[in-house]
Amino acid sequence: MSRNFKFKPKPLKTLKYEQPKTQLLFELFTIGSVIKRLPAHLPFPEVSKMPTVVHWFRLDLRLHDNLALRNAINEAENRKHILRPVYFLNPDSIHNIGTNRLRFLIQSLQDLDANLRKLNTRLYIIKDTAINCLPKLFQKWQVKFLTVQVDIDPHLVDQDDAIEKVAEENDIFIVKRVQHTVYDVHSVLKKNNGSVPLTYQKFLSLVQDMQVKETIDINKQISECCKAEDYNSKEYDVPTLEEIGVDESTLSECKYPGGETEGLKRLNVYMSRKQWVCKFEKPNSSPNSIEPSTTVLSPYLSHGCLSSRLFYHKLKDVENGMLHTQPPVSLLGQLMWREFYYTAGAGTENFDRMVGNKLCTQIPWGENTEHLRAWAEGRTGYPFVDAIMRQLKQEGWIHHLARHMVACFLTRGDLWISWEEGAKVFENYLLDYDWSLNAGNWMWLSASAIFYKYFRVYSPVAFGKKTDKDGLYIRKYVPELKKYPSEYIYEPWKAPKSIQTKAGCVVGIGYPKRIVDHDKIHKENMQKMSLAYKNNREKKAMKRPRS
DNA sequence: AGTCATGTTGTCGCT
DNA sequence: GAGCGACAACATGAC
Repeated sequence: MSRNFKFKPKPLKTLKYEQPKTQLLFELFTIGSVIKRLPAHLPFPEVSKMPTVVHWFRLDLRLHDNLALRNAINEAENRKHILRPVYFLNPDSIHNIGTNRLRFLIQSLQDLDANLRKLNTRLYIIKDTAINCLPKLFQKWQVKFLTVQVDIDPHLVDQDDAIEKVAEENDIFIVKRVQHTVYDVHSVLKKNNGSVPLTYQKFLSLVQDMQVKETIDINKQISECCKAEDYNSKEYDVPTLEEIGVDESTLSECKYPGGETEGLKRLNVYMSRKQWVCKFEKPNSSPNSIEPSTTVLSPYLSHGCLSSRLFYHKLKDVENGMLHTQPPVSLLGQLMWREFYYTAGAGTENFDRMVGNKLCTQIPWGENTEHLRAWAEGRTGYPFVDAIMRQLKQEGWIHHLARHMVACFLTRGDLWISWEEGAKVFENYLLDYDWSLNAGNWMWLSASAIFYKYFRVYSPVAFGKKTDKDGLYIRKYVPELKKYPSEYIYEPWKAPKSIQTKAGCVVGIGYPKRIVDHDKIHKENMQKMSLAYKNNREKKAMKRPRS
């Protein structure tokens, strides 16, 4: 697969395109847009009466701060063309999206459709993949203009390349907008001479003096003449969960409903707590509180229900004139971590794999299907690890430090299983799954890249006790242990048989025995890490002999 | 050029 | 009981 891993600025072509003299002209030529002039091609049968402008929604499920969408609206308005905002959802190709995330997605699409209808347009859901269907729609709808957000997930990038090719053959203008991150990651890479900043501090220094664009709003009613004749067709309605093959009765209570409306509401709730925002320090927040100790804005940011730039500006407003914490620990610092990983992901080939990934230390991970399953299903015999994995599976969100705990346990700490396996499980379960953050954080936790102090191993017994001495969190998510005395809640195997019986759960019967002995195995693993690092160093030295 | 301090988020044992 | 160094590190930038 060919991928844009080194910074290669796409040329901004000059066009001979009779633009109406509007704001659009200005918008089209601002930094971050990529516009293609494409050769003419033939018309086709069954075409719509009027030409169409399409906005292709992907990870930008919102109206606010969506410049690509506004470009589409303006173009349709100025030329009196049909406007069709579309989303491609193929029920057959959603296998790596877990049911919780699918629910979040469907809710987000419902909300998006509702918000679009307030503007006198709607969302067209196409129950197919973009690759299969967009070329046909180009002709069926007489598409002349296509707007889309720039995404960096290689799956989407590959899709883009293919679509752009087809568009080329159909004389369609494409406008791509950078609006998923605060900064244009390619500008950051360029500023760093084309290479990836490998430390957070380095990243911060690069973006320090970069301007962050103001956000925009879309709130004008769209003209009646931009409505398609199939405006009321049920064919394009947002499907129900049942229709895409999800049995809703298997899902737990919905703690984090999807959608722009929820995302904005959540943002405003937290931004109104000014003292809390200004005092926020991530490492001091608790991984095992019963209610989240952080904002849980991440699923809204990952789906684009919430604009990262809006979050940025709101945070700046709150911090303005107040004494506040600083990156990396501050709330703004959290947003910058996201930017950091996006930059690394965009600038690194094979970022989501170990082999062929320049940043990633090559480590000879083992295979153990049984252990991997036990970990994923929350039955390792370590109550804290199991509680976290069960919360993840049920609710689709766990605290960042809880992710540290279980990721360390799966990889360098205990099970010695590849971080790629863990990343796949997280991709399935997390509401806030994000391609670059997921791969980046897994490499961090497995001490494969960016973070190197592999001897800092999280103890499945000690770590949780710091913030939850009595194991209330464990009692909630591993209810079979809820009657255990606090003394044994983190290590039930140490409880005398009589106490186990009295608590109604004998280890090995009602709750699994430990699948590994942490005290022993983490020391063995550290030796393996040491060796892997040593081999890595030697390989590097071989590649770059002293001149 | 080489040295040195520094960096989101560990644990244990000793003072 | 808090604070500190040891324990199996590496990239960066200041000097």
